[in-house]
Amino acid sequence: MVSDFQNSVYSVCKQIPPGRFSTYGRIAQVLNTSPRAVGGALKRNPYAPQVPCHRVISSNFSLGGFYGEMESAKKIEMLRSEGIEFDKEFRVEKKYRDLIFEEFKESNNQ
DNA sequence: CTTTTGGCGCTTC
DNA sequence: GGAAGCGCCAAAA
Repeated sequence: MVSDFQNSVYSVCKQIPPGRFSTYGRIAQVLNTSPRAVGGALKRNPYAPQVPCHRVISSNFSLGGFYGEMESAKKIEMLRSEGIEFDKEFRVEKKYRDLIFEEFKESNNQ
């Protein structure tokens, strides 16, 4: 079962192009909701490749709580193949932090 | 830099 | 209907 709320979250998430990333809080701001609700929706993401939930991280540039440590390494690998590199603290490297995607179109939703 | 605190929208029980 | 728990966050200490 996919709720309308989930679809709206996925709709925003799909706007993130390769090589860019965003945060739960920023998406929550776009949808006028809370970060936890966004995390909850992305966790149950049934459209794995289409909706790039791996490009959504936490606001402090770390990964968030999604999988185990082993699986989170896989996320880092994915994002690295798109051009974003992480450091040993599982955080986005400083020089890539400007690549955060902010240009969301709200006309898609609402 | 770290930890605590309070609040948030949504899903699940 | 109510209550508890999340892939969180910002501010304060």
